[in-house]
Amino acid sequence: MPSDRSRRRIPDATVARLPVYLRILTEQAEEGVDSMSSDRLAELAGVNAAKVRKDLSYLGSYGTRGVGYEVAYLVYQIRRELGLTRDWPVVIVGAGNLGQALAGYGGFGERGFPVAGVVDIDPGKVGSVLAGVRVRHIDELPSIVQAKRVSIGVIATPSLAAQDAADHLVAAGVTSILNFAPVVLTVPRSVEVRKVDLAVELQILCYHEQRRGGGLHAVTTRSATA
Amino acid sequence: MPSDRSRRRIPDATVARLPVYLRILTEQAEEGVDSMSSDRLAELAGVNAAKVRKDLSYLGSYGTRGVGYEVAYLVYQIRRELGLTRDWPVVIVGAGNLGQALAGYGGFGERGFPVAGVVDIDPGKVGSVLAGVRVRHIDELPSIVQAKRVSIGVIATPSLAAQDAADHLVAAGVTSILNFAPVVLTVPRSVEVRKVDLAVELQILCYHEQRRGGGLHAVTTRSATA
DNA sequence: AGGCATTCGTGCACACGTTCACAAAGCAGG
DNA sequence: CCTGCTTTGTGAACGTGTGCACGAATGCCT
Repeated sequence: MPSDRSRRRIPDATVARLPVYLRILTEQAEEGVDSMSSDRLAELAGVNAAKVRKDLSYLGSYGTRGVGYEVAYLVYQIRRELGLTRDWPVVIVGAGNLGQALAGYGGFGERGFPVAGVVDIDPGKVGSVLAGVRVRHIDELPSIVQAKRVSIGVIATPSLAAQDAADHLVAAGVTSILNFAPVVLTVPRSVEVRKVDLAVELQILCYHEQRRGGGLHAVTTRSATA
Repeated sequence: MPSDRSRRRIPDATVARLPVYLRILTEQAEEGVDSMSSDRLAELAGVNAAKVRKDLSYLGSYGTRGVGYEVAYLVYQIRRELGLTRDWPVVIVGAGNLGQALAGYGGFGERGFPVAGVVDIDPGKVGSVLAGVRVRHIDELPSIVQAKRVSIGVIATPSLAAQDAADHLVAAGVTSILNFAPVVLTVPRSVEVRKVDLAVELQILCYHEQRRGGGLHAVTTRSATA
Protein backbone atom coordinates (compact mmCIF):
# COMPACT_ATOMS: atom_id res chain seq x y z
CA MET A 1 0.00 0.00 0.00
CA PRO A 2 1.83 3.05 -1.12
CA SER A 3 0.03 5.60 0.97
CA ASP A 4 -2.07 8.40 -0.40
CA ARG A 5 0.81 10.65 0.18
CA SER A 6 3.10 9.02 -2.36
CA ARG A 7 0.79 10.15 -5.15
CA ARG A 8 1.16 13.72 -4.15
CA ARG A 9 3.40 15.80 -6.32
CA ILE A 10 6.55 17.12 -4.72
CA PRO A 11 7.98 20.43 -5.98
CA ASP A 12 11.07 20.13 -8.17
CA ALA A 13 13.12 22.29 -5.86
CA THR A 14 12.35 19.96 -3.00
CA VAL A 15 13.10 16.82 -4.99
CA ALA A 16 16.50 18.30 -5.77
CA ARG A 17 17.26 18.79 -2.08
CA LEU A 18 16.01 15.47 -0.75
CA PRO A 19 19.13 13.62 -1.94
CA VAL A 20 21.25 16.05 0.00
CA TYR A 21 19.27 15.53 3.18
CA LEU A 22 19.43 11.81 2.57
CA ARG A 23 23.20 11.76 2.35
CA ILE A 24 23.60 13.85 5.48
CA LEU A 25 21.11 11.78 7.44
CA THR A 26 22.76 8.56 6.34
CA GLU A 27 26.15 9.84 7.46
CA GLN A 28 24.76 10.98 10.77
CA ALA A 29 23.07 7.64 11.33
CA GLU A 30 26.39 5.92 10.83
CA GLU A 31 27.89 8.14 13.46
CA GLY A 32 25.28 7.08 15.94
CA VAL A 33 23.01 10.11 15.80
CA ASP A 34 19.43 8.93 15.99
CA SER A 35 17.48 12.13 16.33
CA MET A 36 17.90 15.48 14.67
CA SER A 37 16.18 18.85 14.56
CA SER A 38 15.39 20.77 11.41
CA ASP A 39 17.78 23.42 12.62
CA ARG A 40 20.67 21.02 12.78
CA LEU A 41 19.88 19.43 9.45
CA ALA A 42 19.55 22.86 7.88
CA GLU A 43 22.97 23.79 9.20
CA LEU A 44 24.56 20.66 7.77
CA ALA A 45 22.81 21.07 4.45
CA GLY A 46 23.56 24.77 4.20
CA VAL A 47 19.94 25.85 3.85
CA ASN A 48 17.20 27.59 5.80
CA ALA A 49 15.53 25.60 8.59
CA ALA A 50 12.01 26.49 7.51
CA LYS A 51 12.86 25.14 4.07
CA VAL A 52 13.95 21.86 5.58
CA ARG A 53 10.70 21.53 7.50
CA LYS A 54 8.58 22.41 4.50
CA ASP A 55 10.52 19.99 2.32
CA LEU A 56 10.10 17.19 4.81
CA SER A 57 6.45 18.00 5.31
CA TYR A 58 5.79 16.92 1.71
CA LEU A 59 6.71 13.41 2.79
CA GLY A 60 4.27 13.52 5.67
CA SER A 61 4.39 14.52 9.31
CA TYR A 62 7.28 12.43 10.41
CA GLY A 63 8.73 14.79 13.00
CA THR A 64 7.97 15.07 16.70
CA ARG A 65 7.35 18.57 18.01
CA GLY A 66 9.71 19.58 20.70
CA VAL A 67 12.09 16.79 19.73
CA GLY A 68 12.95 16.61 16.05
CA TYR A 69 13.09 13.83 13.49
CA GLU A 70 14.10 10.25 14.03
CA VAL A 71 17.03 9.86 11.67
CA ALA A 72 16.57 6.23 10.69
CA TYR A 73 12.89 6.64 9.95
CA LEU A 74 13.47 9.77 7.91
CA VAL A 75 16.15 8.02 5.90
CA TYR A 76 13.67 5.28 5.14
CA GLN A 77 10.95 7.70 4.11
CA ILE A 78 13.18 9.76 1.83
CA ARG A 79 14.54 6.64 0.20
CA ARG A 80 11.07 5.38 -0.38
CA GLU A 81 9.86 8.66 -1.84
CA LEU A 82 12.84 8.91 -4.19
CA GLY A 83 12.35 5.33 -5.30
CA LEU A 84 15.65 4.18 -3.82
CA THR A 85 14.28 1.02 -2.25
CA ARG A 86 15.63 -0.92 -5.17
CA ASP A 87 18.68 -0.75 -7.44
CA TRP A 88 18.53 1.20 -10.66
CA PRO A 89 21.05 -0.19 -13.11
CA VAL A 90 22.51 2.35 -15.52
CA VAL A 91 24.13 1.96 -18.89
CA ILE A 92 26.96 4.26 -19.93
CA VAL A 93 27.35 5.29 -23.56
CA GLY A 94 30.87 6.34 -24.46
CA ALA A 95 34.04 4.71 -23.18
CA GLY A 96 36.33 7.71 -23.49
CA ASN A 97 37.94 9.66 -20.70
CA LEU A 98 34.71 10.48 -18.95
CA GLY A 99 33.02 7.15 -19.51
CA GLN A 100 35.98 5.40 -17.94
CA ALA A 101 36.03 7.73 -14.97
CA LEU A 102 32.32 7.20 -14.40
CA ALA A 103 32.52 3.43 -14.71
CA GLY A 104 35.48 3.42 -12.37
CA TYR A 105 33.81 5.63 -9.82
CA GLY A 106 32.95 3.17 -7.11
CA GLY A 107 30.34 5.27 -5.37
CA PHE A 108 28.15 4.59 -8.35
CA GLY A 109 27.22 1.04 -7.56
CA GLU A 110 27.37 1.59 -3.84
CA ARG A 111 24.67 4.19 -4.04
CA GLY A 112 22.25 1.89 -5.80
CA PHE A 113 23.18 2.52 -9.42
CA PRO A 114 25.16 -0.51 -10.61
CA VAL A 115 26.73 -0.18 -14.03
CA ALA A 116 24.83 -2.64 -16.20
CA GLY A 117 27.11 -1.99 -19.11
CA VAL A 118 29.37 0.36 -21.01
CA VAL A 119 29.01 0.68 -24.76
CA ASP A 120 30.90 2.54 -27.45
CA ILE A 121 30.55 2.89 -31.19
CA ASP A 122 34.28 2.61 -31.80
CA PRO A 123 35.28 -1.03 -32.47
CA GLY A 124 38.73 -0.13 -31.24
CA LYS A 125 37.42 0.38 -27.74
CA VAL A 126 35.05 -2.58 -27.71
CA GLY A 127 36.39 -5.50 -25.75
CA SER A 128 38.65 -3.56 -23.45
CA VAL A 129 37.83 -3.93 -19.80
CA LEU A 130 37.51 -0.99 -17.46
CA ALA A 131 36.72 -1.23 -13.78
CA GLY A 132 35.62 -4.79 -14.22
CA VAL A 133 33.16 -4.00 -16.97
CA ARG A 134 33.82 -5.08 -20.53
CA VAL A 135 33.07 -2.45 -23.14
CA ARG A 136 30.55 -3.68 -25.66
CA HIS A 137 29.44 -2.39 -29.02
CA ILE A 138 26.55 0.03 -29.10
CA ASP A 139 24.55 -2.43 -31.19
CA GLU A 140 24.26 -4.53 -28.07
CA LEU A 141 22.55 -1.73 -26.23
CA PRO A 142 18.99 -3.03 -26.69
CA SER A 143 19.85 -6.44 -25.35
CA ILE A 144 21.66 -4.98 -22.35
CA VAL A 145 18.77 -2.68 -21.57
CA GLN A 146 16.22 -5.44 -21.81
CA ALA A 147 18.23 -8.11 -20.06
CA LYS A 148 18.98 -5.94 -17.06
CA ARG A 149 15.81 -3.84 -17.10
CA VAL A 150 17.80 -0.63 -17.43
CA SER A 151 15.80 2.58 -17.47
CA ILE A 152 18.58 5.11 -16.95
CA GLY A 153 21.23 5.92 -19.55
CA VAL A 154 24.31 8.10 -19.15
CA ILE A 155 25.75 9.89 -22.16
CA ALA A 156 29.50 10.37 -21.91
CA THR A 157 30.31 10.79 -25.58
CA PRO A 158 31.79 13.75 -27.46
CA SER A 159 29.24 16.41 -28.39
CA LEU A 160 28.85 15.28 -31.97
CA ALA A 161 27.89 11.75 -30.98
CA ALA A 162 25.53 12.73 -28.17
CA GLN A 163 22.30 13.03 -30.13
CA ASP A 164 23.05 9.73 -31.80
CA ALA A 165 23.66 8.16 -28.40
CA ALA A 166 20.37 9.58 -27.16
CA ASP A 167 18.54 8.12 -30.15
CA HIS A 168 20.06 4.72 -29.45
CA LEU A 169 19.10 4.90 -25.80
CA VAL A 170 15.54 5.91 -26.54
CA ALA A 171 15.20 3.21 -29.17
CA ALA A 172 16.46 0.67 -26.68
CA GLY A 173 13.76 1.67 -24.22
CA VAL A 174 15.59 3.89 -21.78
CA THR A 175 13.32 6.55 -20.27
CA SER A 176 15.73 8.71 -18.28
CA ILE A 177 18.97 10.20 -19.52
CA LEU A 178 21.83 11.94 -17.76
CA ASN A 179 23.72 13.90 -20.38
CA PHE A 180 27.30 15.05 -19.91
CA ALA A 181 27.75 16.30 -23.46
CA PRO A 182 27.33 20.04 -23.99
CA VAL A 183 24.44 19.83 -26.43
CA VAL A 184 20.69 20.18 -26.24
CA LEU A 185 19.19 16.76 -26.87
CA THR A 186 15.99 16.14 -28.76
CA VAL A 187 14.01 13.28 -27.29
CA PRO A 188 10.36 12.25 -26.99
CA ARG A 189 8.36 14.01 -24.33
CA SER A 190 8.13 10.87 -22.30
CA VAL A 191 11.87 10.75 -21.77
CA GLU A 192 13.34 12.73 -18.91
CA VAL A 193 16.70 14.37 -19.52
CA ARG A 194 19.04 16.02 -17.06
CA LYS A 195 22.17 17.80 -18.12
CA VAL A 196 25.54 18.15 -16.45
CA ASP A 197 27.57 20.71 -18.32
CA LEU A 198 31.04 21.50 -17.10
CA ALA A 199 31.56 24.49 -19.35
CA VAL A 200 28.28 26.06 -18.29
CA GLU A 201 29.20 25.76 -14.63
CA LEU A 202 32.59 27.29 -15.18
CA GLN A 203 31.13 30.14 -17.20
CA ILE A 204 28.65 30.91 -14.46
CA LEU A 205 31.48 31.07 -11.94
CA CYS A 206 33.30 33.24 -14.40
CA TYR A 207 30.46 35.71 -14.59
CA HIS A 208 30.51 36.30 -10.86
CA GLU A 209 34.27 36.35 -10.79
CA GLN A 210 34.46 39.01 -13.44
CA ARG A 211 31.68 40.99 -11.83
CA ARG A 212 33.48 40.95 -8.52
CA GLY A 213 36.58 42.31 -10.15
CA GLY A 214 34.48 45.25 -11.29
CA GLY A 215 34.27 46.40 -7.69
CA LEU A 216 37.23 48.22 -6.35
CA HIS A 217 38.95 46.39 -3.58
CA ALA A 218 40.26 42.90 -3.22
CA VAL A 219 38.19 41.87 -0.26
CA THR A 220 39.05 38.66 1.39
CA THR A 221 38.03 36.94 4.53
CA ARG A 222 34.54 37.50 5.76
CA SER A 223 34.17 34.19 7.39
CA ALA A 224 30.76 32.81 8.03
CA THR A 225 29.12 29.49 7.58
CA ALA A 226 26.36 29.11 5.12
CA MET B 1 31.52 53.54 -22.42
CA PRO B 2 29.44 50.40 -22.29
CA SER B 3 29.92 50.00 -18.59
CA ASP B 4 26.59 51.38 -17.50
CA ARG B 5 24.88 48.30 -18.64
CA SER B 6 27.47 45.88 -17.36
CA ARG B 7 26.85 47.06 -13.82
CA ARG B 8 23.28 45.95 -14.04
CA ARG B 9 22.48 42.72 -12.27
CA ILE B 10 21.41 39.84 -14.45
CA PRO B 11 19.03 37.26 -12.93
CA ASP B 12 20.63 33.95 -12.01
CA ALA B 13 18.31 32.00 -14.25
CA THR B 14 19.42 34.10 -17.19
CA VAL B 15 23.09 33.79 -16.37
CA ALA B 16 22.65 30.03 -16.38
CA ARG B 17 21.18 30.12 -19.89
CA LEU B 18 23.58 32.53 -21.51
CA PRO B 19 26.33 29.90 -21.87
CA VAL B 20 23.87 27.70 -23.73
CA TYR B 21 22.94 30.48 -26.14
CA LEU B 22 26.61 31.23 -26.55
CA ARG B 23 27.49 27.70 -27.56
CA ILE B 24 24.65 27.51 -30.05
CA LEU B 25 25.44 30.88 -31.55
CA THR B 26 29.10 30.00 -31.85
CA GLU B 27 28.25 26.78 -33.65
CA GLN B 28 25.86 28.55 -35.97
CA ALA B 29 28.43 31.21 -36.73
CA GLU B 30 30.86 28.50 -37.77
CA GLU B 31 28.26 27.13 -40.11
CA GLY B 32 27.93 30.46 -41.80
CA VAL B 33 24.72 31.67 -40.20
CA ASP B 34 25.02 35.37 -39.55
CA SER B 35 21.54 36.33 -38.45
CA MET B 36 19.06 34.57 -36.23
CA SER B 37 15.62 35.20 -34.76
CA SER B 38 14.70 34.61 -31.15
CA ASP B 39 12.35 31.93 -32.37
CA ARG B 40 15.09 29.97 -34.03
CA LEU B 41 17.47 30.33 -31.12
CA ALA B 42 14.73 29.28 -28.74
CA GLU B 43 14.14 26.16 -30.80
CA LEU B 44 17.81 25.24 -30.78
CA ALA B 45 18.12 25.91 -27.07
CA GLY B 46 14.93 24.11 -26.20
CA VAL B 47 13.30 27.07 -24.45
CA ASN B 48 10.54 29.59 -24.92
CA ALA B 49 11.13 32.41 -27.44
CA ALA B 50 9.95 35.15 -25.10
CA LYS B 51 12.44 33.90 -22.57
CA VAL B 52 15.25 34.18 -25.09
CA ARG B 53 14.29 37.75 -25.89
CA LYS B 54 14.01 38.72 -22.25
CA ASP B 55 17.34 37.07 -21.46
CA LEU B 56 19.07 38.89 -24.29
CA SER B 57 17.44 42.16 -23.38
CA TYR B 58 19.44 42.19 -20.16
CA LEU B 59 22.54 42.61 -22.28
CA GLY B 60 21.04 45.54 -24.11
CA SER B 61 18.97 46.05 -27.22
CA TYR B 62 21.13 44.22 -29.68
CA GLY B 63 18.41 42.85 -31.92
CA THR B 64 16.82 44.38 -34.98
CA ARG B 65 13.04 44.26 -35.13
CA GLY B 66 11.69 42.48 -38.10
CA VAL B 67 15.07 40.83 -38.67
CA GLY B 68 16.60 39.18 -35.63
CA TYR B 69 20.01 39.21 -34.02
CA GLU B 70 23.36 39.43 -35.72
CA VAL B 71 25.06 36.24 -34.58
CA ALA B 72 28.64 37.46 -34.44
CA TYR B 73 27.75 40.57 -32.49
CA LEU B 74 25.62 38.64 -30.04
CA VAL B 75 28.43 36.16 -29.48
CA TYR B 76 30.70 39.05 -28.66
CA GLN B 77 28.25 40.64 -26.26
CA ILE B 78 27.50 37.43 -24.37
CA ARG B 79 31.17 36.66 -24.08
CA ARG B 80 31.81 40.09 -22.74
CA GLU B 81 29.01 39.91 -20.22
CA LEU B 82 30.13 36.51 -18.96
CA GLY B 83 33.68 37.72 -18.68
CA LEU B 84 34.96 35.35 -21.35
CA THR B 85 37.09 37.89 -23.13
CA ARG B 86 40.08 36.50 -21.36
CA ASP B 87 41.28 33.09 -20.24
CA TRP B 88 40.48 31.85 -16.76
CA PRO B 89 43.08 29.33 -15.68
CA VAL B 90 41.79 26.65 -13.31
CA VAL B 91 43.56 24.44 -10.84
CA ILE B 92 42.35 20.92 -10.21
CA VAL B 93 42.63 19.36 -6.77
CA GLY B 94 42.64 15.57 -6.82
CA ALA B 95 44.40 13.42 -9.39
CA GLY B 96 42.20 10.38 -9.11
CA ASN B 97 39.83 9.01 -11.68
CA LEU B 98 37.84 12.17 -12.07
CA GLY B 99 40.76 14.57 -11.83
CA GLN B 100 42.48 12.70 -14.64
CA ALA B 101 39.39 12.72 -16.80
CA LEU B 102 38.94 16.44 -16.27
CA ALA B 103 42.56 17.27 -16.98
CA GLY B 104 42.43 15.11 -20.06
CA TYR B 105 39.22 16.63 -21.32
CA GLY B 106 40.46 18.82 -24.12
CA GLY B 107 37.41 21.04 -24.36
CA PHE B 108 38.57 22.55 -21.11
CA GLY B 109 41.41 24.63 -22.42
CA GLU B 110 39.73 25.24 -25.74
CA ARG B 111 36.85 26.95 -24.03
CA GLY B 112 39.04 29.41 -22.23
CA PHE B 113 39.80 27.46 -19.06
CA PRO B 114 43.39 26.23 -19.36
CA VAL B 115 44.51 23.84 -16.65
CA ALA B 116 47.09 25.78 -14.66
CA GLY B 117 47.89 22.77 -12.57
CA VAL B 118 46.78 19.54 -10.97
CA VAL B 119 47.61 18.87 -7.35
CA ASP B 120 47.14 15.93 -5.01
CA ILE B 121 47.94 15.23 -1.41
CA ASP B 122 49.17 11.71 -2.10
CA PRO B 123 52.95 11.68 -2.70
CA GLY B 124 52.44 8.53 -4.73
CA LYS B 125 50.56 10.45 -7.37
CA VAL B 126 52.79 13.51 -7.39
CA GLY B 127 55.16 13.59 -10.32
CA SER B 128 53.08 11.50 -12.66
CA VAL B 129 52.08 13.25 -15.84
CA LEU B 130 48.54 13.27 -17.14
CA ALA B 131 47.41 14.96 -20.31
CA GLY B 132 50.63 16.91 -20.45
CA VAL B 133 50.28 18.25 -16.95
CA ARG B 134 52.54 17.11 -14.19
CA VAL B 135 50.81 16.40 -10.89
CA ARG B 136 52.24 18.49 -8.08
CA HIS B 137 51.89 18.31 -4.33
CA ILE B 138 49.10 20.27 -2.74
CA ASP B 139 51.64 22.34 -0.81
CA GLU B 140 52.53 23.97 -4.09
CA LEU B 141 48.98 25.20 -4.52
CA PRO B 142 49.62 28.75 -3.29
CA SER B 143 52.52 29.27 -5.64
CA ILE B 144 50.57 27.91 -8.60
CA VAL B 145 47.60 30.11 -7.81
CA GLN B 146 49.70 33.20 -7.47
CA ALA B 147 52.02 32.55 -10.36
CA LYS B 148 49.22 31.96 -12.83
CA ARG B 149 46.64 34.26 -11.26
CA VAL B 150 44.19 31.43 -10.79
CA SER B 151 40.83 32.34 -9.32
CA ILE B 152 38.89 29.14 -10.06
CA GLY B 153 39.50 25.82 -8.35
CA VAL B 154 38.01 22.44 -9.15
CA ILE B 155 37.60 19.86 -6.41
CA ALA B 156 37.84 16.31 -7.72
CA THR B 157 38.78 14.54 -4.51
CA PRO B 158 36.96 11.86 -2.54
CA SER B 159 34.27 13.22 -0.21
CA LEU B 160 36.37 13.02 2.89
CA ALA B 161 39.12 15.17 1.44
CA ALA B 162 36.85 17.78 -0.13
CA GLN B 163 36.54 20.20 2.77
CA ASP B 164 40.28 20.06 3.23
CA ALA B 165 40.76 20.77 -0.45
CA ALA B 166 38.38 23.71 -0.19
CA ASP B 167 40.30 25.10 2.76
CA HIS B 168 43.55 24.85 0.82
CA LEU B 169 42.01 26.57 -2.19
CA VAL B 170 40.58 29.40 -0.12
CA ALA B 171 43.84 29.85 1.74
CA ALA B 172 45.66 30.03 -1.56
CA GLY B 173 43.40 32.83 -2.71
CA VAL B 174 40.94 31.09 -4.99
CA THR B 175 37.55 32.79 -4.99
CA SER B 176 35.41 30.42 -7.06
CA ILE B 177 35.08 26.69 -6.59
CA LEU B 178 33.50 23.98 -8.69
CA ASN B 179 32.89 21.02 -6.39
CA PHE B 180 32.41 17.48 -7.70
CA ALA B 181 32.49 15.84 -4.28
CA PRO B 182 29.13 15.02 -2.74
CA VAL B 183 29.50 17.16 0.36
CA VAL B 184 28.36 20.58 1.46
CA LEU B 185 31.41 22.81 1.70
CA THR B 186 31.90 25.51 4.29
CA VAL B 187 33.70 28.52 2.88
CA PRO B 188 33.80 32.26 3.52
CA ARG B 189 30.89 34.22 2.12
CA SER B 190 33.10 35.87 -0.42
CA VAL B 191 33.83 32.56 -2.14
CA GLU B 192 31.38 31.32 -4.74
CA VAL B 193 30.75 27.58 -4.84
CA ARG B 194 28.92 25.56 -7.44
CA LYS B 195 28.25 21.88 -7.03
CA VAL B 196 28.07 19.08 -9.55
CA ASP B 197 26.72 16.00 -7.86
CA LEU B 198 26.32 12.86 -9.88
CA ALA B 199 24.36 10.95 -7.26
CA VAL B 200 21.91 13.79 -6.79
CA GLU B 201 21.22 13.93 -10.51
CA LEU B 202 20.65 10.21 -10.70
CA GLN B 203 18.38 10.25 -7.69
CA ILE B 204 16.29 12.99 -9.22
CA LEU B 205 15.89 10.96 -12.39
CA CYS B 206 15.05 8.05 -10.18
CA TYR B 207 12.24 9.90 -8.48
CA HIS B 208 10.51 10.59 -11.77
CA GLU B 209 11.22 7.12 -13.04
CA GLN B 210 9.66 5.52 -10.00
CA ARG B 211 6.75 7.91 -10.09
CA ARG B 212 6.05 7.05 -13.68
CA GLY B 213 6.06 3.34 -12.84
CA GLY B 214 3.49 4.03 -10.15
CA GLY B 215 0.83 4.15 -12.83
CA LEU B 216 -1.06 0.96 -13.36
CA HIS B 217 0.73 -1.42 -15.66
CA ALA B 218 2.31 -4.28 -13.80
CA VAL B 219 5.67 -3.75 -15.34
CA THR B 220 8.88 -5.42 -14.50
CA THR B 221 10.47 -4.72 -11.25
CA ARG B 222 7.72 -4.42 -8.72
CA SER B 223 8.30 -7.94 -7.51
CA ALA B 224 11.94 -7.89 -6.69
CA THR B 225 12.39 -5.28 -4.02
CA ALA B 226 14.65 -6.57 -1.30
C1' DA C 1 5.44 56.59 -50.20
C1' DG C 2 2.37 53.50 -48.08
C1' DG C 3 0.93 49.09 -46.59
C1' DC C 4 2.16 44.55 -44.98
C1' DA C 5 4.71 41.03 -42.76
C1' DT C 6 8.08 40.08 -39.45
C1' DT C 7 10.40 40.26 -35.12
C1' DC C 8 12.07 42.65 -31.09
C1' DG C 9 11.36 44.56 -26.38
C1' DT C 10 8.52 44.61 -22.39
C1' DG C 11 4.31 45.26 -19.24
C1' DC C 12 1.50 42.23 -16.86
C1' DA C 13 -0.41 38.26 -14.73
C1' DC C 14 0.46 34.03 -12.99
C1' DA C 15 3.20 30.16 -11.04
C1' DC C 16 6.81 28.69 -8.26
C1' DG C 17 10.01 29.06 -4.46
C1' DT C 18 11.64 31.10 -0.10
C1' DT C 19 11.33 32.97 4.38
C1' DC C 20 8.99 34.66 8.40
C1' DA C 21 6.22 34.12 12.20
C1' DC C 22 3.28 31.73 15.13
C1' DA C 23 -0.09 28.33 16.86
C1' DA C 24 -0.10 23.49 17.94
C1' DA C 25 2.10 19.73 20.03
C1' DG C 26 5.14 17.45 22.53
C1' DC C 27 8.72 16.72 26.70
C1' DA C 28 10.59 17.67 31.38
C1' DG C 29 10.53 18.86 36.00
C1' DG C 30 8.41 19.94 40.14
C1' DC D 1 -1.49 18.54 36.67
C1' DC D 2 0.49 22.72 35.45
C1' DT D 3 4.21 25.69 33.74
C1' DG D 4 7.86 26.53 30.73
C1' DC D 5 10.81 25.27 27.03
C1' DT D 6 11.60 23.27 22.54
C1' DT D 7 10.54 22.17 17.89
C1' DT D 8 7.35 21.00 14.30
C1' DG D 9 4.01 22.16 10.63
C1' DT D 10 1.97 25.67 7.94
C1' DG D 11 -0.52 30.11 6.61
C1' DA D 12 0.78 34.28 4.63
C1' DA D 13 3.88 37.67 2.63
C1' DC D 14 7.44 38.38 -0.34
C1' DG D 15 10.64 37.62 -4.18
C1' DT D 16 12.03 35.38 -8.43
C1' DG D 17 11.05 33.27 -12.85
C1' DT D 18 7.93 32.29 -16.84
C1' DG D 19 5.01 33.10 -20.71
C1' DC D 20 1.49 35.66 -23.03
C1' DA D 21 0.18 39.40 -25.64
C1' DC D 22 0.88 43.51 -27.81
C1' DG D 23 2.97 47.98 -29.13
C1' DA D 24 7.04 49.58 -31.60
C1' DA D 25 10.40 49.27 -34.99
C1' DT D 26 12.20 47.57 -39.17
C1' DG D 27 12.53 45.63 -44.03
C1' DC D 28 10.27 44.46 -48.33
C1' DC D 29 7.15 44.90 -52.04
C1' DT D 30 4.27 47.39 -54.98
